[in-house]
This record gives sequence, C-alpha cells and structure tokens, in this order.
Amino acid sequence: MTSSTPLPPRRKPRQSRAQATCDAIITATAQILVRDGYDAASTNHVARVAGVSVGSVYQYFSSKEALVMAVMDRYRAEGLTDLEEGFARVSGATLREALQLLIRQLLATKAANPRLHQVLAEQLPRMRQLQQVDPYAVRMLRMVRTFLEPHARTLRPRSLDMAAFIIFNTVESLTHAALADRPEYLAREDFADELCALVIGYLQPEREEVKRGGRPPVRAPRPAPVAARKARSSRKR
Amino acid sequence: MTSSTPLPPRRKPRQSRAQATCDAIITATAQILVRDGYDAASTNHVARVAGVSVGSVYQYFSSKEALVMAVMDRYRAEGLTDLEEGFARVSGATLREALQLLIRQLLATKAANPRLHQVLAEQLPRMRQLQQVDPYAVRMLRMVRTFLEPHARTLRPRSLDMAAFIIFNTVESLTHAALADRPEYLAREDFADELCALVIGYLQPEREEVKRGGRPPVRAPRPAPVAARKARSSRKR
DNA sequence: TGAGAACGTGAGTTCGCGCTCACATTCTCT
DNA sequence: AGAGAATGTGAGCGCGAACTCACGTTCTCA
Repeated sequence: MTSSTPLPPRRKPRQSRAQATCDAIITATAQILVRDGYDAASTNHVARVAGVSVGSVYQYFSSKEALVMAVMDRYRAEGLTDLEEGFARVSGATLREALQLLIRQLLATKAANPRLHQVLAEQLPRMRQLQQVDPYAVRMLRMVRTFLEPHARTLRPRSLDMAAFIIFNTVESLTHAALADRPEYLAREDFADELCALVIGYLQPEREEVKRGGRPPVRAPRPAPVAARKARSSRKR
Repeated sequence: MTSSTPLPPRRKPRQSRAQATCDAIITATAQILVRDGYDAASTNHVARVAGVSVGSVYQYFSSKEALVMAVMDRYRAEGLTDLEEGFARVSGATLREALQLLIRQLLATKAANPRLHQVLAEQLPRMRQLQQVDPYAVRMLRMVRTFLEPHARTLRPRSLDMAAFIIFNTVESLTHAALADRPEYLAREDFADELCALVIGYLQPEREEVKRGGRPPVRAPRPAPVAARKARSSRKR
C-alpha cells in the first residue's frame, strides 16, 4: 500500500538526502520568485533550478501553491522568532522605546530582502484561499496583544484585539506600501519615526481638539524633552 | 491605414452598439471576478458571460490584464469622484469632523461591494507591472495632501507628502485587511472610530509620554541636527 | 547481503489558456 | 441604394503550464 494519498498530503522527507532535496527546492523557488516573479515560478522551472526532476518536486509538494506556501513558512518563521526576540529584548522599556525598536527591526527585516517580501505579500491572498486560517497571523496578533496588555490601563483603545489588529496591519501594510511605491522610505529614519508616531498617537488617550488656525495647544504637565523641531517658516513642497 | 496597431492600443468604440458591447464585457469581467476570482476570469469565459465572442473582446482590450485594468478604472473612477465630493462637502468642518465623514464614506464604499474591492486590491500589484505610474494613486495622494495643506501649521508631520502617503495607505490598507480578515469590522462604528483616532493621533503634535513610571528621556535615534543642547524655552516656532 | 522502503527520474499526457484571422453582419453617409 | 467603415463571429492554433507514472537508484536494517 504505497499508493499516493489523494491530493494535499505528500511524503515527508525521512532521510537527510531527501531533506536536502526539499531545501534545495524551497531555496530555488524563493530565488525564482525574487528574480523573476510569481508567474515565472513554474514547477518545471523550479525543478531545473533546484537541480532535481519535476517528479521529485511533486514527491514533497502537492502543487505549485504548496511550493510558495513553503517559502512563506520558511521566511515567516524567521520573522516570527526575530520578533519574539525583539519583544523579549524590550520587556523593560517604555512603550515608546519598545515601539521604536520593534518597528525599526521590522523595517530592517523587510529592507534586507525587499523583493522577496514584496512577492510574498502579493501572493498572500492567494494562499489564504487554501489555508482557511493563517497561524502566522494569529501568532503575530497574539504577540502584539500580549505586548499591549500590561499597558492596557493607560491606553485609549478599549478593545485590545482590535488594537492589535490595527497596529499590526498598519505597520505591515505601510511597510509593503513603501516597498512597492516608495522604496527609498525603508531606509529613512524619519519614516520609521512617522510609523512610531502613528502607533503611539493611536494608543494615547484622546485629548482636546486641534483648533483650526490656532496654535497647537500643548497641554502637558511637563514640556516635552523631545528636541524641538527646527522652526521653518516655509514648509517643504 | 486601417491595419491593426501592433499590440497595446485597440480600437475605440465609435458607435453606441460598440459602447454597449464594451460595457457588457467590463461588467461581465467584474461579475466573474466577484463570483469566481481572478483565475476564473479567462477571456473565453468573459466573452461567454458577456454574450459576445472572444474576437470582440480583443477588439477593445489588448489582453486579459487590460480587461482587469478596465474594471479597476471604472470602479476607481467612481471612488475618486465620490471622494472629491466628500472633500468638498467637509470643506468648512474641523479636521476631526472631516476625517470622520471621509473615513466613514470610504468604509461604506468598500462595504457596498466587498468582494470586488478585495479582488481588485489583490490584483493591484500585477497591474503595477504594466502601468509604471498609477494615476489614480497619484490623484488620491494629491487630494489628501491638498486637504492637509491648510492645516499644515498645526500638524506634527513635517513632510506633507509623507503624511499623505501614510494616511492614505493606512486607511486603504486597514480597510482591505478588514475586508479579508475581519469583514464584520467594516460595519462597526467603533472600527471607523479607531481609524479616525489613528489618523488624528498621527497628525497631532507630540506630547508627553503615556507612561508615568520612571521615564527615561526620549532619545530619538537621530537627534535634531542643529540643536546643541536641550532648549528649555521651546515654545517652538 | 539482500529485500524492501525511501528516494529520484524525465518523457510524456492532458488540458485550457491567450490570442488570431478570415469572414459575416450591421451601421453610416452620400 | 450601396460603398465602405465599423462591428461582430468562433473554430482553431500554438504553447506552455501542472502534473503522472513506470521505472531506475540509493539507503536501511535485520
């Protein structure tokens, strides 16, 4: 009874040789995705680049989608552990400091391999059709929520779940938008600063209206130690 | 010289019959996209649903991508004029009021035809490859920037271009994220409120730290270029 | 050492896609 | 009316994709 299983499940590598084949296939897929995009990643092409035969590809991956999914899993697993470490590293810091570090880390991760993250982000919806619930997203959201929890009393949002959803997707989406439209933003410090401001401003409790045309009412117990912005009479265009 | 042009350009409908055919094709494409997704929208299928022959499709659209692009153009043109009206309607309001209205309007638009907006958003990157610069995005960004301009003096962000980019993509992306992962959010008032809080919090000038405990001085990784010492009398500007 | 499991092969099958073209029909305009 | 432009038709071509299968090779382990 060595007949192949109906459809999705495939043989798992048991020998190290097989594991190597598997890795080579995933690596080749990633390479092609980066260099030539999704449409160029045909199974035959992947096999050729990986130095194996098509048959071998289908030993371990039930379809082309499974192939791309494997690439996603590999790199998202990295991102996940990185971020976990990041959370651990900032456990004692203030919210602001923590966010500054974490956001910068996330930006750096994507900037390190922009094309890959771009292609994967674009293919995410396609993957969602095959995988009803995305465990990666679930874990990410849970991490953010756990991070917010101790500060809950001092934060404005009442639903931490929604807050986690909003924060996570804001940072992730803006990174991808920059990746696609404004690649130069990724390396700019001020972009990271803006992301921080966005998240922090969201988390802070409400305050009075900003009056139109009036001076900004700084109503704080203590003047901000933040370096005052250089006053400019003319805004940049 | 009535020979067909090499590739991209196609005949434009001159008679009303042709215009009707064209409309039917676009409508059919949209229908299929909504019902069955991008992969099911083959040219033959589109033709069948539209009640015309494949040849007719290729009279007016040079490729399958052009077909999808036409669908995007149709619905984005609607969204654009809607938003333009929205901006006009809130010209006298405060920033907060204006944002509340505009964000709610945008959410309502997407909620009215969620599947379509979802599919189109997913195909946007593919379209970008064919259309170097997206005039829709450009106009949207310009509208947001123009909207921000009169308030510039009271806003925190120094670069209005970056601010427009961030605000537009934040709202757009979060809407799509909700569309895909939390469809129930789209109709919830509190979600719209959170989006408003996000944008307003971002635009407002900075203030004191949220944290009350031992607060280390906020050191932006990149200190202000000119400030030699902490200016205590920073009433700014 | 050898039997059977795991692994690897790649020519070949199937399929449906995007797209064309030679031709038919309908409209416009004098 | 009728010439010519505009519009519409759909069988079919070429192609390359995803995927299979009958068979060879290598490993494992009693």
